[in-house]
Amino acid sequence: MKKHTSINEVALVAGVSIATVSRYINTPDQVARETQLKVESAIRQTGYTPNTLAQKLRRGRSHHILVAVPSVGDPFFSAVMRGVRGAARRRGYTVFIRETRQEALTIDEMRAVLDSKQADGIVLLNNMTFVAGKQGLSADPRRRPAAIHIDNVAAAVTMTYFLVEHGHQRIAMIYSGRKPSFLDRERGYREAMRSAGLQMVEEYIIDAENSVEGGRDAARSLLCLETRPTAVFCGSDEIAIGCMHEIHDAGLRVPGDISVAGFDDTRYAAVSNPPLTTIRQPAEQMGASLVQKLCLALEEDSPGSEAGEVVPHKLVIRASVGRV
Amino acid sequence: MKKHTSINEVALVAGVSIATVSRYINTPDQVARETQLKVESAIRQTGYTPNTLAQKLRRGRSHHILVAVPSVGDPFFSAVMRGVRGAARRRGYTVFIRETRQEALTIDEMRAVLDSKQADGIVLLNNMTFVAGKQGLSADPRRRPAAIHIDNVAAAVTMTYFLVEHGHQRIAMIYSGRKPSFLDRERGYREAMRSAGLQMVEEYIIDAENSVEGGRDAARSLLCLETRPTAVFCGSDEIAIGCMHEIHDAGLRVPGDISVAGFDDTRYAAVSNPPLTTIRQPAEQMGASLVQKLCLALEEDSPGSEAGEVVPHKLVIRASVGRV
DNA sequence: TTGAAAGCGCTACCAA
DNA sequence: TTGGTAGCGCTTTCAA
Repeated sequence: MKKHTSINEVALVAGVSIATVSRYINTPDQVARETQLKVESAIRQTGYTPNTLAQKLRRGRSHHILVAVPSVGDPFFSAVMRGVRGAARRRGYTVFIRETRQEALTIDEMRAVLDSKQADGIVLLNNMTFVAGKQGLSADPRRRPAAIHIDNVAAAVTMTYFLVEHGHQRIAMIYSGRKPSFLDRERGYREAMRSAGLQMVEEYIIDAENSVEGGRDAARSLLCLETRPTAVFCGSDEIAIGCMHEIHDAGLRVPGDISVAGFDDTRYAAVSNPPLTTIRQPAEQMGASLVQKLCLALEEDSPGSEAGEVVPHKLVIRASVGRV
Repeated sequence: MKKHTSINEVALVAGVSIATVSRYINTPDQVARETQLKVESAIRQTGYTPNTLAQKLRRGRSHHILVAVPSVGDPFFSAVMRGVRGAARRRGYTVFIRETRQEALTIDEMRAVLDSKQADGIVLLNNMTFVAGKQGLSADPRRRPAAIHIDNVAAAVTMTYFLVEHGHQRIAMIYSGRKPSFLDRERGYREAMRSAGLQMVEEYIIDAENSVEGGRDAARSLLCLETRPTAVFCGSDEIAIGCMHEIHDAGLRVPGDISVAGFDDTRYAAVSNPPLTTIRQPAEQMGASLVQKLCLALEEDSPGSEAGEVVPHKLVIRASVGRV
């Protein structure tokens, strides 16, 4: 086992000072050609890799990003995370994840993470926003608007109209009341229903957990109703998958007996049975953009811009919605 | 914005030396009752949180674990990761992830990660093994046996028999040749077929990518065959889901026309249509156990035990397999 | 039980 | 262009 190989050893071998080695690593242009060669060969000889811990301590930045995600298994977040990870990597940041389940990170937790230098910034996936350093904490991050998002109400309007155009009148909606984006989707649904002159049945509007299980539970209660809806607009593909499963279990067919629409267009939407009609969000791109904004704020030492960026969504028509 | 609050400030406020503050944090018993109180209140007053970077540097350990995972979106790995994360957290380790896609981490990459103190240890999810510190690198980690695994060949034998008992004779197998566990599953399949006296058709045995897409592609080629198999044993649920989708697309029914079996019992197995008959692996527990072994090795500064632990699997019967 | 002080390995300032 | 050196914030001897 080789002994510890620090910058001292490299300096010794190269016959220069440690300052020069450090300079070679960080600002090679400030080192003479000749010296560069010496240091380079010394590094190769010793197999030197800078101790990132020492670098981080000295620089006062961990180059870590904490990303808080409600559920890591969720395919939508999974896609967002791919974008997050890619963008972070590209910028030299390391991502570590905290699965937050139901409740979001508290301000104190965030402050502790930032203070202890565990991370330079935090990405909150539950509402697609971020906190850049300690200044970012001043405003209540729970109330922060999404830093990047689609127009959720417009998307929900589109989907509801799509259902209406297929002759549906009794349209149910399953959403998750804890998340702002879902609230917007519900709002869009209500708006569309109203402007289509359709009756809104409150029993048709269900607040469920955003998961396959949540979808099943909600669908179960929908199926128990005296007059059942002919279509169910689900706030996420996960909910839709659970919903479809419950419908199948009840011996009914999708879309023959009941149409189901999803939201997100996750990787399972295309291979569910039947394939899901849904709204596509550019998840990966959104994750990447989130990190980009965070890093920008980090670099200019500002809390980041206030305005949220709106990205386009798209109605993806597959087979889970049919005519009444 | 408050200024930096370091251990110095706390010491000043408490009227003790920084050594005492440090002792209070790490070994409170070695500090006098009275002093404890003073330090405690000083910490509260200043809102002090130790700089983890400095701690890590001083202690020479990052308390980070790198986990290399072929695909973060994969629901099986997703479940394993939940276990990994939980166990790591419990032991005070932070996990960061590297998505490795097709090719595994090279030894050089690992060495760099370890040398630069980015992580104290590495968990390789592609073959469920780990590397504890630099000593762990001595042996070729690519060839390392799984540190924890089910008996893949026995499980595959079980599933194949299950298919045979349902009257299937033309049984196809889709697996992924890159992964040792899949190789074992294929071996189990062959063994079972042989001992059941069934004919092995090489066109029925397909090496595919371990993904929904891979399953679709493989199924497509299976469906083109002159005499089609009556059952398909898929090496993973992901493959099975892709496979079923392709079968549906071809206008055939599962299990009416073709039976499909999966492997892993991921969260989607129960809600696929039809629900998947599969083999359950205790994924989360396996992830936790992997980390436990790694941490143990890390703490006793050894490369870890050589023997792999075998955990039980279970045949989960749902609706995707029927009688011929 | 406590404090002084020596680093952990690195960066960046100041002089040369 | 280079080297000396003062820390970054902490832990951990060694003495007192």
